[in-house]
Amino acid sequence: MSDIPHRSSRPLRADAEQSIARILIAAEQVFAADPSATLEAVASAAGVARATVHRRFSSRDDLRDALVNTINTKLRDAIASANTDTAPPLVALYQLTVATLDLKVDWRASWQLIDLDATDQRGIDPSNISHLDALLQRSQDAGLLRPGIDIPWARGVYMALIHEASTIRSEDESASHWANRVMQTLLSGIGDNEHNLEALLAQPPTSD
Amino acid sequence: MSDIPHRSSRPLRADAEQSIARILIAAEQVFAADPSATLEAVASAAGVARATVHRRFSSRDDLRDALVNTINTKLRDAIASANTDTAPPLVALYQLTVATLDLKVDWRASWQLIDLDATDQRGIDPSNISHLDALLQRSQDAGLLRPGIDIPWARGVYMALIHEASTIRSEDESASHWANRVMQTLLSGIGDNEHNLEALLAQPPTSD
DNA sequence: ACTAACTGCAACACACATGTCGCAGTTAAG
DNA sequence: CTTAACTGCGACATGTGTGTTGCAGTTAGT
Repeated sequence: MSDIPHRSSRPLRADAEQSIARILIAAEQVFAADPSATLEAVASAAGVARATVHRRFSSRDDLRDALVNTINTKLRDAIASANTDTAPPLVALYQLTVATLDLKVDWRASWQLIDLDATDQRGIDPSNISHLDALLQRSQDAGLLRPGIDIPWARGVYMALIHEASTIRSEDESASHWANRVMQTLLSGIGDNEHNLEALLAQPPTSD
Repeated sequence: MSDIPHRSSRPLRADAEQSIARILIAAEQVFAADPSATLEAVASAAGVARATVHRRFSSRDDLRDALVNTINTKLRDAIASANTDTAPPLVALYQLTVATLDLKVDWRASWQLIDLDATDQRGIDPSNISHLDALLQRSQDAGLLRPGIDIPWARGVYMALIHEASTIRSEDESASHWANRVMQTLLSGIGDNEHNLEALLAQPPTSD
């Protein structure tokens, strides 16, 4: 996939495997600061020579793909450990939110790579999307989501909220706190449930 | 600001002004297809020589700034014509949503330029942000927004929803339809108001 | 019509990231 | 210990975007 010598031929030597890991982590950090950073910068951050980067990842795009792949793998794990298709919808959704929130802060830059081609349908693994959709559908069937809402919109809103939360969230704040906020907003919005139309349509103090 | 001859010295000739407009529009369209597109591509799309682009915008970054500036100007107009500080909060918010939704589809690429440095605080004009915040605050005072919600979060959610809607929305669909959807989701979320905890925590059909 | 301004064209210098290679030294694996 | 594999280093070729300049031709403004 991402690295040049085909895995099928022979397992990589231990230090080579470590180099790959170091490069990926370094790339994440460097690209977080500057998405158009040089591979030279990535190499030095990883503590390897630039040539080594090219040995492990044939091109810049190849490295990019590897980063996206990392996200999808971690996301898959998060989905799996949230038991999205066995646990009660509400708890599964909550678990997934917490995990994704953490994933977002640790791999900001790589995630941005995904968001950019979000319109292209490329980026996020379709399998991950369908798992999420299945969970949302199950949530709707269980009465958690309003019947009229269509799943793609629900998914979009959910991911948008997570994105927003991870953007605002400072690193020392707990993920669960923000997960609560996301869930609350997702399900109930930020409006007051007992709308008082008289007040809402009243003129503001300045004009009255 | 954006163009090389200082405006203060003498007004630009009519065709020069037109060139600037053509270039900005072309840049928007070209960058929408490929954010890292060449200035050559922008020039040909605008029907001018590449040198002319450099005459009007000293550097690539300068062009970028001009695009961001365009957005902020149009956003300012949208805020003004929505009467964000005189109209009832609900209608002002709705008006603003419709306008922004259209702005988002016509200037996708330029808006993305803003989103990228969203973390840097640069990008969106602080003045526009404070006007929006004021509207949200007024909405909260009027009882439209739940009392506990803090404004930055409200703003973030609002903009995230608009972004999501503009991403999904196909060009032929009406802005008002999506504005309704955004407002609905913003205020009430996508959850069922009458949560049935028994059902939500029930095991899924597969395990029962 | 006259003039200043703007444009197209074409060439140039420049910087810089990218990708490739070979060699010598080091490291992990059996 | 022996060997195959991996690394660092340095050099090279290459492509490509960028920004600049000069000149001749065209256009808008008065």
